[in-house]
Amino acid sequence: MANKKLTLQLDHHSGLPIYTQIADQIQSQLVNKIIKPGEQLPTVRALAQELRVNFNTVARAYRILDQARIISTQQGRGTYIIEIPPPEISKKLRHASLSALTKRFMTEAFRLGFSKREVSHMVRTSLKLNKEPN
Amino acid sequence: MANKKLTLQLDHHSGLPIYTQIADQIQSQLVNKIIKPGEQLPTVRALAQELRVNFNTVARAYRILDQARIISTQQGRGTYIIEIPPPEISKKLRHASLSALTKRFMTEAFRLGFSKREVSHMVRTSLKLNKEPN
DNA sequence: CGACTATGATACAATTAGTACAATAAAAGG
DNA sequence: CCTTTTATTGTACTAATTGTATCATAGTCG
Repeated sequence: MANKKLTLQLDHHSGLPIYTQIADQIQSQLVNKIIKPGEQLPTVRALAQELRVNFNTVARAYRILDQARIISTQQGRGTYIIEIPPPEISKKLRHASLSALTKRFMTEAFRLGFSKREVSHMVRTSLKLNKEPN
Repeated sequence: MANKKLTLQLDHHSGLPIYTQIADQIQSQLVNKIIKPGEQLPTVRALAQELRVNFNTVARAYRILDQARIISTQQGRGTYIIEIPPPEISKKLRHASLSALTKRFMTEAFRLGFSKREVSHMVRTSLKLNKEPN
């Protein structure tokens, strides 16, 4: 039942803690509508086994999302995406999602040896060339 | 696994600080492909014990390599050789690689419905908060 | 001496893992 | 049906392993 597989990609030497990566990616998949409100997430143990990490690490990620009111963890029952994300949560979630995406981008850029200047310059250039609305 | 022993040769009377010798030799072993990107280095304590030095000395060597973007040290997790192929890629390739990375980032951001303004603002904020050198 | 540097000792913080427990649901027995 | 038992699920607490920060010590060189 409804255990969409939630394919997460962990990078064990990316500098970001595993629990952060899990939380970020679940959040991102929600914003991306890959998972939807009301859906049940895998149990801490199931996801942990799939990702080959300790289930407490998954639990920690879930706790973060729970505190952010994105999911609801219920002892003995499971973990579910919050049904109706309140508007202020949505706003927060939106912001957090962009923040996480940006952080990943920068971590990767720095990992490739680029400097802040270079990143900043490239972003400006790229934004200028882009045809998106402001 | 993969705790290749990292046989380093220290000379306590060479005039060169221990931490310099450690850092230099690790770097040299990387250049000589004795150790490879992605690999985990011994923990500061393990290497310290092997070399009969204080683990702070190893930590200092690691910090130097970390700042030089050769390794990535992660509190609570360990120390890893940076993944990148850090050879002197040509300027053009370098530029292209950052460009591609940036484009992917923006495509994703726009797909999630963020505006140029939002992206720009988040990038600035994120750059400001980041501890990277310029 | 006095300042500087390398190294060591100690306490701390972050991440992950281990173990026992509590809440809920499902199954079994009557 | 109702109660009891069992399985499943998240929680709490603790321990182990890692790097970090701070200060002390010892040597070196002016």
